[in-house]
Amino acid sequence: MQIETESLTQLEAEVIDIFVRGVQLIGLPKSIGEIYGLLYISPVPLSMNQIMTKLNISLGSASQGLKQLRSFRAVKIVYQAGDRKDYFTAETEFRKLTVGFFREEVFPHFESAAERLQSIQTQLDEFPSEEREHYQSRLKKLEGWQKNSHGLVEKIIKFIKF
Amino acid sequence: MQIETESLTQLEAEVIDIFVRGVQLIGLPKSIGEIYGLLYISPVPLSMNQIMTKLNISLGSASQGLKQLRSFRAVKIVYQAGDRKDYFTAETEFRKLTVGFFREEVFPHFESAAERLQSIQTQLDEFPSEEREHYQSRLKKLEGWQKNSHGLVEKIIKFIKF
DNA sequence: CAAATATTTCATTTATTATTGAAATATAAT
DNA sequence: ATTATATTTCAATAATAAATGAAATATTTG
Repeated sequence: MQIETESLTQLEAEVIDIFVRGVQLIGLPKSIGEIYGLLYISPVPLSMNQIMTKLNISLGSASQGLKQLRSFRAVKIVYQAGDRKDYFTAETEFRKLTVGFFREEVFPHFESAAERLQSIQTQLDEFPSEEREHYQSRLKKLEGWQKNSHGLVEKIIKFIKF
Repeated sequence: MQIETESLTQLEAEVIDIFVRGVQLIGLPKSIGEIYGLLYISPVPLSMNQIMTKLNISLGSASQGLKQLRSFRAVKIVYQAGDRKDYFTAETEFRKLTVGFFREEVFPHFESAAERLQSIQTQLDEFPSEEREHYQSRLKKLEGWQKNSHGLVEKIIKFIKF
């Protein structure tokens, strides 16, 4: 039986708190921030079991949280020789993190919007000309927005990459 | 008694749906998207009562939603001569919207983070040198992130402004 | 200044989202 | 192949956030 630090040090707790606030700002669950924060500050890779124990979260949360974090490459698995457990470590490169997040969480939402707008435009014929002109101009503007934000996100990614 | 369109046209419903998805992406409640979407597509300013009726939402939602939307200048009040009700209209300039949003919803969160990091650093003395070095380097990196993202948001705002 | 109307606030309810934990699945050791 | 261990999945529960609506407040009109 191994002697382990089972609860968080003050330092760990405070760092984790920063990440929890951070992920909540971008709309991700607290547990994601906890797991990432713990791995971020940890000098060594941690197993899922250690993560559960230290953070006092359930198996399911740990597993799902790690899965999501891996999905945008915020954590990596490190294979530890002579141990069948997976060990996890945080990706600490800011640019890799943010790029992964944009690719997985933000971009997909842009895809459909353009088509949807197109399809709405077909309904315009039904309106008398004055109304139609108003609607047309608003929809055009909206199309512009959609293109702008898509372009902006691409620029951001380029900027982050360097 | 005035005859009013009480339910949404298909066009309105579809435009609103786009905005609902949009605001949900940035973590705002659905009702915010509904109200904004309705005002965005409406050719004329609408009263709170009209908004409630058309969207079938409560007084409280309408009032609070409009309040929040005004807080980042996404809607404006238009005074209608000879009518004591307030009438609302959407700010359709993309740049004004996004700048308002960043200023009200994003920036405030950056403020505290730096101080918090500072205060954490004071705890480092307690650790033996090897550990301390690791923690120190991670905290430094985190400080870098914080500055980077702050800078990035400022760049984004500049870009949007033109 | 009273009555009528409009708006805000906020405690309660409702809806949504995150977390749990037990069962199913996968993987590794004997 | 059997047992032991690790991980994933997912239905149920708990926690959180949003929406409601009645009461309080503010504003306008006669």
